[in-house]
Amino acid sequence: MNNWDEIRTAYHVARAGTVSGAAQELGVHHATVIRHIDALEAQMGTKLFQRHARGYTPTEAGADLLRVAQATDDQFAQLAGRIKGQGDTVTGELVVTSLSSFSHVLTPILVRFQQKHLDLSVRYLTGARLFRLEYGEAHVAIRAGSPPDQPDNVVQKFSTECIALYASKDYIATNGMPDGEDDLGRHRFVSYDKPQSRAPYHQWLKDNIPSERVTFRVADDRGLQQAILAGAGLGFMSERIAESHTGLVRVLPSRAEWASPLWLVTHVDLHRTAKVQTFLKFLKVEMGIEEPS
Amino acid sequence: MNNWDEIRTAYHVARAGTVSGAAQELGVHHATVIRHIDALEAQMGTKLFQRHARGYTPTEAGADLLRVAQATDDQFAQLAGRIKGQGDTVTGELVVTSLSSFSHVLTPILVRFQQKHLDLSVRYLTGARLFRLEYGEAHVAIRAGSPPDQPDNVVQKFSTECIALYASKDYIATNGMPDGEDDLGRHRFVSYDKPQSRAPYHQWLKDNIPSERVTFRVADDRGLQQAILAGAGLGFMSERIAESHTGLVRVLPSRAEWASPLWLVTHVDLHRTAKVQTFLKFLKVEMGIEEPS
DNA sequence: TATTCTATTTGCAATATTGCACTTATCCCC
DNA sequence: GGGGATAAGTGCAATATTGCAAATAGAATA
Repeated sequence: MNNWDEIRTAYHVARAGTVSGAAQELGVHHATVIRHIDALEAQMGTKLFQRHARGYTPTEAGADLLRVAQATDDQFAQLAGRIKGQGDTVTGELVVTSLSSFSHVLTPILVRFQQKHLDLSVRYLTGARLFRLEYGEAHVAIRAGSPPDQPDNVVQKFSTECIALYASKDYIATNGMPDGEDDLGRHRFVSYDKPQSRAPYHQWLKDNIPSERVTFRVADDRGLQQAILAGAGLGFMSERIAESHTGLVRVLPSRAEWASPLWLVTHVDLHRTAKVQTFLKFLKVEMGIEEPS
Repeated sequence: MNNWDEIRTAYHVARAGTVSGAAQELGVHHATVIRHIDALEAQMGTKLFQRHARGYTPTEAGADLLRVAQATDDQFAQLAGRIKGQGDTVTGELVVTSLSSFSHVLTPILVRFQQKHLDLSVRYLTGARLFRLEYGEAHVAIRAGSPPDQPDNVVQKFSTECIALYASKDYIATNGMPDGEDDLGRHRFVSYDKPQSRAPYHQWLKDNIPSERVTFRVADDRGLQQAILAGAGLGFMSERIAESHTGLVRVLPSRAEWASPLWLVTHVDLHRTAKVQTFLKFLKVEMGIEEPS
């Protein structure tokens, strides 16, 4: 049974009782209605209506169709209501993805957002692989580094993470506080294992610190933090993250050349929805970028 | 939400995941599919799919549509199955109408037919007004008199009721048996009140019996029977009906000129269905017109 | 019984839909 | 990193659908 529009036409005929009435309801010509019915009956091999001068009377098959199509019409009307309203409300699921290193900042914000919009359920994806907005895997992504230039992505500058050089209090107690940048050469460093890291501070490290001084290498951001906290050496860390840990000492203050810009990325198809817009606004206010409206 | 075909298209896209796949399923060009989706999304004001090079991924709205349309597809498939099968089975309702005077013959036949087809329920309409096949009021009608010439009716000769002149035994005991047709003038007669009756025997009565001899007039067929049985006078009755009553005496045997032809009438839209055909066959066999196949 | 009215039906022109060919973009595999 | 493959968009022509108007037919009303 293909051609649902013909079923819809037949439904209106069964309801109105006349071809003309159905045509008026549907906003099409009478002739169109007749042709739809004829086509449908030919396809079914059964008469759906008995024709007479006063209109069309449904046969049993027609009455059956009427019931089914009635239900379908209701379903579609409800669907349309849901879908049309959906773009204007903050309900359903909000999927956000970011680097896992950013979770300690984002998680409390997401929790507050969820508490403000109780009909919403939040999914926060932080994983090894990049969750792709193009595949509908997330509504909003927070990306670091160079601005993403995916064609269907709406990219906004979010904030710039201030990166500084830290060490644990234990490490400083043992090895002493470096006396300026020139004194760094005698210290141990913690860095990423993967050489292709594009983080600007990582680049700076490669350029300014001999590789033999990097005595502890980690796979990811989380490992880096733990290594620094455990006193493995000096390492770069976001000031925002470092503030939330007590056992850390800032060895060198943040520099612009180390800073990693953060980008707020949404898919163009979802960017205009109230859910995404509301969340973006909330996020910016929480981060102190925008004023609450 | 008009245009159900576009919903169907969107449904196939959501299922297939790609426009091309959906186009193949639907047997149309992928350009058509894209246009349907675009039109639907424009109408909804919301994106139903996120477009990317590997295909279309449903948004929440699209997923919602998928669920509803899936159910709709199932419903329509079932409907099609029912309707297509409906023409080939003897199920549902069989509506038969006839003159009430014929009910004593038809009722037992209908009962046997129902017992033979247990999925069938029978409605037997006998009323003052004519039930019209054109309005779908009945599947089969048994009509008397001149052949009906409604354009959409399929008319078959059914049988000819043999009409004879009867009186009750009581009446004969009181008034004596008429000695041939010439002796009828001294007897009382029972007939219809309405002068426009077209029954041939009624016409014969008007032509051959003085109206003052018609001393009992009735409104309908049933009244006629009861009046004859009660001894009101001589009256015409179907031999088939008279045989089922004991207290009757045949005064004159049936004549061709009195006979009233019976017609089996069906609406052209229903005539070919198995239900109607099966019943017609059964009816003819029961009446001894046709041999059982 | 005649008449008017409403509703279906059908041929033909206008229109919207569809299909085709080509372009563009992304992914997979080498 | 490069080439082949797959899938989505887009202008233009073919086609099917639709609308229009006139014809037809049955029903209600007087």
